[in-house]
Amino acid sequence: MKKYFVLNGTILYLCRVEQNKQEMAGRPKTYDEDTALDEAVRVFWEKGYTNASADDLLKAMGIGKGSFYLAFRGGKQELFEKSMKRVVEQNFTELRNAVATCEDPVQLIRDFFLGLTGTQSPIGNKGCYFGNALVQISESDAGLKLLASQYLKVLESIFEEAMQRGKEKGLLKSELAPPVLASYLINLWNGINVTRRMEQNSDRLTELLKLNLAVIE
Amino acid sequence: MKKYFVLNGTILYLCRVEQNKQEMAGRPKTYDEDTALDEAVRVFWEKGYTNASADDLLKAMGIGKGSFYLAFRGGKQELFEKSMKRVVEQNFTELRNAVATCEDPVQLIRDFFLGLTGTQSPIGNKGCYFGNALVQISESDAGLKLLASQYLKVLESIFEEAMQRGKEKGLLKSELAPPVLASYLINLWNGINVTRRMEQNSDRLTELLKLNLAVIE
DNA sequence: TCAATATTGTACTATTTGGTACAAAATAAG
DNA sequence: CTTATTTTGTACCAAATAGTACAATATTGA
Repeated sequence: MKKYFVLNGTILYLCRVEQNKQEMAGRPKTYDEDTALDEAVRVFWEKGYTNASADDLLKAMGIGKGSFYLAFRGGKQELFEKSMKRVVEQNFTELRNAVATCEDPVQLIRDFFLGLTGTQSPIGNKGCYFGNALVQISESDAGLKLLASQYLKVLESIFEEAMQRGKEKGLLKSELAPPVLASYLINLWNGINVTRRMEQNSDRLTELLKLNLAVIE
Repeated sequence: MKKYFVLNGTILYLCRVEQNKQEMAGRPKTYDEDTALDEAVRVFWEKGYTNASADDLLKAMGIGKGSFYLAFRGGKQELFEKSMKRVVEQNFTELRNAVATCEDPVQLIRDFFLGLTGTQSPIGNKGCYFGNALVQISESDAGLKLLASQYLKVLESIFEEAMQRGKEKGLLKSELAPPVLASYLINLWNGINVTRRMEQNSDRLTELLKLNLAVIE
């Protein structure tokens, strides 16, 4: 089964198409691609795209150069491309399902934001994987930046869906249209992920979030 | 004459203390330090901290290694430190004076934000010098990141001053305290500088800004 | 067992990088 | 002119970096 978004005419697959791991001849891989990808994500997220060297990545992934350049001929760029896809799969899909099925999608979004300031937040001080990419990656990697912005727009579309459902259910006072609210929310997302790096005080961050979330009361 | 902010017990000088360029013995410099610094700012802003190599910087500054490491013993880090100071001097000081003296400081801030979306904006797509630094610089350069966040707080304090004056002059409907509004505005600043990299449509950006600026109506 | 195939590890290379050392050059003061 | 001082340009260096080549290895299927 395929799951995907169509966004601006581009198809963005969110869930891996199940590959029947057909038994094939040849030496078997010693590593699991998804597990290795998760490690790469961790390194990229912690160090940033540019600061993460091929060496850092290979060590974390636990594979050698031979395996790496076989699996990712495009090197670091291709790895990052796949790592972004992985982050979307692991983080957005779940959120999107929740938005589509929960009782109160507006409250879900509120909790999504308010959960950021807690110390146990999985995102921590690392910021948004895609927002970081937009700021860290050089202009010469325009393709990667474009992908990152497309994925951010996927998040925006999830916000929009939540607002749409919230409106249908009468859970939103705001007169503003869902796309406008979604644009407000993605900007809040982008902002808070930078602001939290300058403002350590989590009470003040929470205050700031509550003030912003007043628009979706 | 000195100009400085005191922020969290740290003194941040904004204007260079006039140095009586006393004639001293020795071969004279072939370059102007501030001009070279401006070129370094340009490179850092365009390429990002990590992507800017010493070579890129030296070429842009028009000086050789000998001169560079004499003037900036700390290498790239020290150069960036001084470049941040320069950006503050050139951008914040003027804004702060305007806030302190203009008729309508609230309108000034509105224009400050709305001016961002125009194609002729000096900032363009490069984002905020300090926000970029917070996202681009690795954890191992904690000192630089701290400085960047302090400078962002200077901007926040300018917003606060504007709100304070606006309130005194009866130009603000909002009941919110100036520090709260300032925190809202610095987060908007951080957000919009990322969002504009994913949202090219300047009309939508303007809409987004206007919606956000409603809080200081 | 053997052929075909896919993966791995290592050795190697070329380039970039950040930085040092130091002699030559240009100035002021005596 | 000489000395002290400061800046400059170049040559050099060691480490990091990205990437290639290829033989060895481990598997499937005939």
